[in-house]
Amino acid sequence: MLDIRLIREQPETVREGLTRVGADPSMVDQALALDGRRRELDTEAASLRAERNAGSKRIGGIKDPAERDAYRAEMRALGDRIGEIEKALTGVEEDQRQLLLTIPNLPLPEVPYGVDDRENVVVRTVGEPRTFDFEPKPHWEIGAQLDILDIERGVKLSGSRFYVLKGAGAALQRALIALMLDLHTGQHGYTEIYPPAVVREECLVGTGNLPKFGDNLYRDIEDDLWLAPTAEVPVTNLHREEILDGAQLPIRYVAYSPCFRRERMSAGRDVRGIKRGHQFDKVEMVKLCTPETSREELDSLVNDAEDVCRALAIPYRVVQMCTGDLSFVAAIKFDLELWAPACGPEGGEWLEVSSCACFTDFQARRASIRYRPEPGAKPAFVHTLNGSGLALPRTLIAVLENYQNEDGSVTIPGALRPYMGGRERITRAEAL
RNA sequence: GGAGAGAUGGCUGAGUGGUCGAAAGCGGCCGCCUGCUAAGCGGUUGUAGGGGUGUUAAGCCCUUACCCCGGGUUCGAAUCCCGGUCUCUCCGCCA
Repeated sequence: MLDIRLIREQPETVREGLTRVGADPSMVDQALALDGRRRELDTEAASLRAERNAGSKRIGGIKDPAERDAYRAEMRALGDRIGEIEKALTGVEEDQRQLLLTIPNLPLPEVPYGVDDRENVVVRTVGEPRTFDFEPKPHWEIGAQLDILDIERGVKLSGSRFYVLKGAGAALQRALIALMLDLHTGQHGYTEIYPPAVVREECLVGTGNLPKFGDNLYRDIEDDLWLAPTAEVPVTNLHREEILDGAQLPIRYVAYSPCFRRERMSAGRDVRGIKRGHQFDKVEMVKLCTPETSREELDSLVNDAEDVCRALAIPYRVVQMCTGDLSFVAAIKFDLELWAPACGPEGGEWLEVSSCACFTDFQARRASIRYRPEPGAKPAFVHTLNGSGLALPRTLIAVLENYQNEDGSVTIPGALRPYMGGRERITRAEAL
């Protein structure tokens, strides 16, 4: 949510920002109209209430019964009038809130301009894609032959976009999760969190998934709860409606969690393999920090995520989103993409395994997450950031496809071996 | 699922139609004192909106709202009434 004062005082800046991300700048004018009306009603209601408060205090002092009754009637009429104005005010306030909840965040000035994902900028590419002296197979073939990935039975259980990991496949995913958590907690200073996978509506409003993107979420109508599409939601909301001590910032959390997405908007996309499922696991990093440090915290966040790619020794690249490809909430965003040699339409493909973004105070304002810069100082909104570290299915794809051997076996990356009982390979025999 | 209790400021915890944004204590902050020092004294200390002054600053002034949420009664509600939500305790069930 943008600060209404920013819209009021620098409308042109906001219009420019909205235009840069491809949003409708006239939302600024709608917001200003509502804001003007809101303040008008607020001022009027406040002054009438002041009048009534003063009047009510005097009532006890009036001796003459007739005079007192008349005065009472007067106050009652005043009260009715206040009631009407308050009703109008409540309506305008709600309209304004709803509008503000649908206005996207503004991009940082450094974000390159672009209309859509074709104008994203590759910042750096690390590692050389392996050259194969045989035809590399896509992961769904590798997984089926090793009997570690069962897509058909996943569909039987739960429908399309579900799958089952079996034997060494399940163990490999578990090893990846453990590696990531150990790396981020042990070397990068994150505190591990195990959050609920099911959250209240306010949490999703806080992170910006609602009200605009509810169609990508699973919902339990009976208890009015939602399945979290990412650990970002519960973890960012840990400090919702709190005022943190400035001295405890930055806060860095890392959480492993299942994620649930309807993917209705992606019908027909990425249908083969396990690249895009309704349920997947992810290790997610979340940071809360002061506005002064958020930019450098983003760089270190990206680096922390890259560390996983480096540990796995798989080629990857860092891509900066242009203004047109920022999410609704992000002010600046970098994606990490792992190389997968065989699962794309024409062979090799870069797989998005992490989105690292700074949301400035956009989420913090929605979720009311504040901090006190100094003892006794006024509370201010924190900046929030998050990034995957990493998303499991696609990382699994990259491991299987990059480390496959001609005989159909898969070599286990060195960093994962301690988590798999020292094993070096997954073969058909071992999987069974 | 059954029964009961409760929801007040950063925390603990009073309050009961107006003089209550709310006692007291703790914690925080500022200052003072001090050869009894893991102490003492004094002051101060919630959040948000609007208006005014000010350089669209800091600061200051005025005002309104907020004692879980939403309605109602009343000239006036933290306080009374109704509805809801949440939390806790006990019983049952259960990984």
